[in-house]
Amino acid sequence: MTAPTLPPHSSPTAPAPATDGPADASGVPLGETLHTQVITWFDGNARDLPWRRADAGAWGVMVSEFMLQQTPVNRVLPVYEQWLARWPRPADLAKEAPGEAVRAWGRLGYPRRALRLHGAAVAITERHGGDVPTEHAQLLALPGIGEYTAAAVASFAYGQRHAVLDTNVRRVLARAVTGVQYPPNATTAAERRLARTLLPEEEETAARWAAASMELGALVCTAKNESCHQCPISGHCAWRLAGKPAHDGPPRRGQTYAGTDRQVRGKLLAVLREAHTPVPQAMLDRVWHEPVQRARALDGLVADGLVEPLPGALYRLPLT
DNA sequence: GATTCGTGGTA
DNA sequence: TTACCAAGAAT
Repeated sequence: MTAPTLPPHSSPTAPAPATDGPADASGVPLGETLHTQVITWFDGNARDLPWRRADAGAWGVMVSEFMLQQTPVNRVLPVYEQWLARWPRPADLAKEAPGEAVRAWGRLGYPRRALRLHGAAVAITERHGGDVPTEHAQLLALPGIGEYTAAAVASFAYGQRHAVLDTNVRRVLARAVTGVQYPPNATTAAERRLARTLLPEEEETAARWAAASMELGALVCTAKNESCHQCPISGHCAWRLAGKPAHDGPPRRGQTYAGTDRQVRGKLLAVLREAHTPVPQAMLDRVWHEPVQRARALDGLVADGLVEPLPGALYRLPLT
């Protein structure tokens, strides 16, 4: 049997709608084939993650999405459980000091997310009666929620039809449809167009497709050491059919860490997370030898609202 | 659009 | 060991 091919990425025009696109050998529209195969695979291979359970609720989905921004699932799991147990509703978190959110964030990294999640909980309590809003635009207006997270919450929590373009889905589409190993560094208009084009018409199917294509990227179509032998769409993956050509163009920016302000900020905040009384500057001075960078990092934390300076050269996590 | 923002696991 | 990577957002 001949493997059906997806529309070439070099096509100057937008791909045809999913239900009206090219057909495979059996005459089934290709988009539907793709959806069916990936969703069927998902039915048998989806991980049992707590935020996917029926009782997670929109708040659980939202908390998980904040934590999963740039942080692996395995590291999120224990912290997620603690957060939901301690703050089962947005209003529970909203009445806490923001510093408590930062402390409970632990070592997930990018602690501004904790501050933004707290801010989002406050906004939800004040503006939405304590319920995570259902509209994409309302979600987008909350602190810490961007294009991806708004679509993810609306899709996963409320079953709506949105193009959910995270790094996993972008990689799956780059390979399966466009025929390249990696997507561009930043999300492009062409990627959004493609994702919208491939979105199933039916709302429930679209939401299922979003979760399934993301899971495929996370478990099978991984950045390195992809497992094409267990991929449900390997038979019509443009990248694989092209012989899996290596990524050309500029290497994707490595993120050096040692010696950066980020590392210093991390060390400073680690001290403050552990302390339950205001910390003297002298104690913070011990985390980094270079005074100029140390001061810059501390100032940055204060400017970001992650640290509250007190009279007498004392510092703590923010109470307000 | 390019940068900045943590942390830890893996090859 | 260095380099890359992990469900992005804000500026």
